[in-house]
Amino acid sequence: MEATNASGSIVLLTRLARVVYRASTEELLGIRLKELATLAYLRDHEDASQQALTQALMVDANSCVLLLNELEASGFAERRRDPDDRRRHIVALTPTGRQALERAERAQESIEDDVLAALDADERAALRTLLSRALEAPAGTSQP
Amino acid sequence: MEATNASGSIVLLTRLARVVYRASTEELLGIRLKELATLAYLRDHEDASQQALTQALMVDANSCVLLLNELEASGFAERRRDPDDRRRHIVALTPTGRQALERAERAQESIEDDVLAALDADERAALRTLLSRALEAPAGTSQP
DNA sequence: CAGATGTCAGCCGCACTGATATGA
DNA sequence: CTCATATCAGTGGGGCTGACATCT
Repeated sequence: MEATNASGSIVLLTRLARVVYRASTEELLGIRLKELATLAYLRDHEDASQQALTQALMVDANSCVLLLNELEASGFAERRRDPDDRRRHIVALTPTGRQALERAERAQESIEDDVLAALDADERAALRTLLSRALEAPAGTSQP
Repeated sequence: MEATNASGSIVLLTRLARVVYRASTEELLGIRLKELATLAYLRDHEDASQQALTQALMVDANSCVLLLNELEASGFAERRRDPDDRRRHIVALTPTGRQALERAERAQESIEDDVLAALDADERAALRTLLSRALEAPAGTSQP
């Protein structure tokens, strides 16, 4: 039952992402994983435009529109015109959305315990830090 | 350009996986990312059945069949009946497939340098180790 | 006018489900 | 007959592209 994973980080990351995706059902989270990622981003960036969302979450503009339509219909997020630039929409988390987010994040912790069962607390913290730092670099902005 | 990523590892992992997926084009790798993951697994487990593949790569049986059809058509992999259990197919990497894998992995390293630009060599090694260890645990086999 | 932002329509790869065939 | 393995057909959600509207 060994593995000798001679693969690169990219392949490993992809595989683990699939494990995570399968474990993160809407039934457990209350919302979809994409919605969770979106709401979490909105909490951390209250004044996000839709373009900022598409870049941060790595979804295309179309998917972002559909996603926000659902979130708005569920009452979890709101679109407001930016008074400084009326082309933009400022997307904001609603109180209801914050509740849904908090509920989903509790379920998420449980899923994380399961998926990362092989890692202890320190290792999970290290993993989280590495992932977070890797994401801070625009990653693709190498050649401007 | 800060972030204050208060999200959990699952969300971060998902986001980074999307970055990786977007960067890993067939144009750069020569093959698709899924094919790369499959060929890499076959190199490490020569006697893999299709069921083992579906579990390891986290794809459903149907997708696995389609994927192997393509790989076989490209001459990168072969299906052979298991003489001990003729229901099974033993999937094996061909020499041509090994070449394609090596080429893809060189491209993959370049992509990795780009995506993980914010991490130094030690941190990348640490990330790789953590991902590999997390994957070794069946992750879902908690309740047998 | 050009450029940016968001929206919509269409295509296509892909994951999931259910049914079928073969063999243990 | 049962169970396992692999395959195929049908369905649905998601990503990507191109066209369009609005605003700077």
